[in-house]
Amino acid sequence: MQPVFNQKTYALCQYDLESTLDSGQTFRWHRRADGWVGVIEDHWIRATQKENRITFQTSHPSPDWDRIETYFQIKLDIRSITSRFPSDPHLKKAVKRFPGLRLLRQSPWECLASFILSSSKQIVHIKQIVERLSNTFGKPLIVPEGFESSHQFPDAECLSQASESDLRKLGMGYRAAYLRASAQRIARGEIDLELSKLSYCQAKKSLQQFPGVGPKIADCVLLFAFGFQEAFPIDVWMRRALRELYFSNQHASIDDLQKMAADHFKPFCGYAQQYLFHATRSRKKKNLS
DNA sequence: CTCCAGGTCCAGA
DNA sequence: TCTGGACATGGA
Repeated sequence: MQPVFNQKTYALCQYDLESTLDSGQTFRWHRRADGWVGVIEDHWIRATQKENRITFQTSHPSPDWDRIETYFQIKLDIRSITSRFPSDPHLKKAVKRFPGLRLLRQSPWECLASFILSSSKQIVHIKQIVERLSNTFGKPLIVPEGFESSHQFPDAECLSQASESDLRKLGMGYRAAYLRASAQRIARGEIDLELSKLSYCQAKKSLQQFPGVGPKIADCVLLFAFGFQEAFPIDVWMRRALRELYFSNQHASIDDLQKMAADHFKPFCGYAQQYLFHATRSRKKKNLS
């Protein structure tokens, strides 16, 4: 039986699908044919962009278009944010280069679990591990003919029952214990992910209760799943970039960087971080090739 | 072979 | 409070 196939097209100003899906905030999208294929909760999705028109296709029998619009932040006018960035040559350059870069609004558990797996790993590896994890433990999704099979990201209940050695077989190394323990904390109801009504500080404290979650991963989840604009994740790339661009390569602790960013980039630190991160990483990629 | 990757945790000063 | 090393794995 041929799966039902639904689609919607949006005309959007300044939306760069490629940069958005390939800027290290999500690990579930893959370049396929002339577009991108990925999963949002229980929806298999293909997204294609032609100039300012983006089309989403899904094999889900009754698609939740609201969820899809929220995930992609369709209704956000990005200029309302970039126009309020500080006057800053580095940030301006990044915005000019990637004017349609967006932040997504991902599912909290998938985002948390993925970033627990991200520590000290390259993005390409994280993608591989997340894919293996989904294929091994997630529910299979309906996929149109001609596309490879696809699975939902496994929920916390499911992963809490996986053994550490089964998780390690997927190549996640020492992160297996963190993932399993974090899944158990949720499955037992010890920590929950209803953070949207908390303040940034409260939400961050709550997230850092999960094993394997420190300030950086907490900020990633706060930004990529909840949209807290106070969040400014500082990884090795951002640390180098901030020291070089704003501290003339002088010694500065993570805390110094964090304080500078909070003050300098407010009120949209989160978005500023994403532009700087993507621009820095793209520059490096270009130099390598 | 060596180095490094969207870090966190723990021990020792 | 601050810093160094351990922790796994795979690609460059």
